Amino acid sequence: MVGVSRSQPGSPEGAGPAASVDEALALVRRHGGRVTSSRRLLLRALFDGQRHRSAEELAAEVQAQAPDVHPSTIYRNLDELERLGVIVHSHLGHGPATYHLASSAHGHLVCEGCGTMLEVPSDLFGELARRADDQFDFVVDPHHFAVLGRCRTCREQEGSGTDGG
Amino acid sequence: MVGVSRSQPGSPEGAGPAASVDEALALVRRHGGRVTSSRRLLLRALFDGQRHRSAEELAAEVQAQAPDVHPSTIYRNLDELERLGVIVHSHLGHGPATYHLASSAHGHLVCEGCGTMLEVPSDLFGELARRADDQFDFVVDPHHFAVLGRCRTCREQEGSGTDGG
DNA sequence: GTCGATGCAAACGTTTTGCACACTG
DNA sequence: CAGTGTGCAAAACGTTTGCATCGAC
Repeated sequence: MVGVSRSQPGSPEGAGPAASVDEALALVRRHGGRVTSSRRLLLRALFDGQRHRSAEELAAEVQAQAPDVHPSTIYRNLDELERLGVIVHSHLGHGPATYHLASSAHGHLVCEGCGTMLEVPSDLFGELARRADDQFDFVVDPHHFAVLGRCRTCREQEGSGTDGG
Repeated sequence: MVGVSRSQPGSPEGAGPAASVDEALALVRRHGGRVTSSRRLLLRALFDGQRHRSAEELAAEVQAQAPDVHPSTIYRNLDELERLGVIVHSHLGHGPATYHLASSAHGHLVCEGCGTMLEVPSDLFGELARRADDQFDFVVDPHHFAVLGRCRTCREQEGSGTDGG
């Protein structure tokens, strides 16, 4: 058991990012899924303000419109949406996974001090990706994890004297 | 609440990596801690086979010698050892955190397909680190997270026909 | 003797699962 | 009607915490 895979980068499903709620819903239908209100509501939440949100936050947004929707339904739908390539999730340090549209894929820099998260262009990982591929036959997926470190503010607050080596 | 910090890279504690169990123990004592058998056993496990191990695995190793040692003790000791700079932990995708000696710090490439983990020189992150610092005032800690992606074997098994686009 | 560490059990937060019922198509 | 999705409750998983006791120095 590895438990590390959930979605395939490269979308062998043939699905891919959807540009709207309806497009995503059509994709779901295409794959034998059904259009339910939970699903539509979740997609609306996802398309509506493309910030990262945890399953819990998304659940709250959905529940604002339909209080009966259970968190487990959110997780199940999130999972399927990811399988279809509509969304991706990333791990931002210690907290819960966050989800966002696949079309707005980007890298993440998370400060270990204050938790601030910076969205950065995948571009930033270009050199790393090249070298990982080159030296290790490993194709980096820059959207699925956060790069941890220290923002300037936190560094200044702490390291007044500790010059790294 | 951010919940992302646990250890400070750069060790403002003045502590740092220890070269042996005894050295680490001395460090613990220096900081007002006491030398207990759980602690010694845990350190032995850590120094003995420097692979990454989860708290649970380390607990199992310690318990092989002292069955009474409780997992919570492992977590507490792991935490303190990390605070002292003796060990570091990293998040390898979805699984539990893994711990290893600070002296053997390196980066991690984890395959989303098969879970294989590659230990890579921190060197690999040089360019990323430089650019993150340069463009975002962000100092990368290359040891605290895993870079997720796809190893060659998994790519070949899947992508036979799916040419990205 | 003092203060820190430990065992235990229980709680925590996030996510998954089994099941019967409701709904979509 | 067939089959998928849902709510619910409970469990799984990794980790943390309160507390009384035990142990190191």
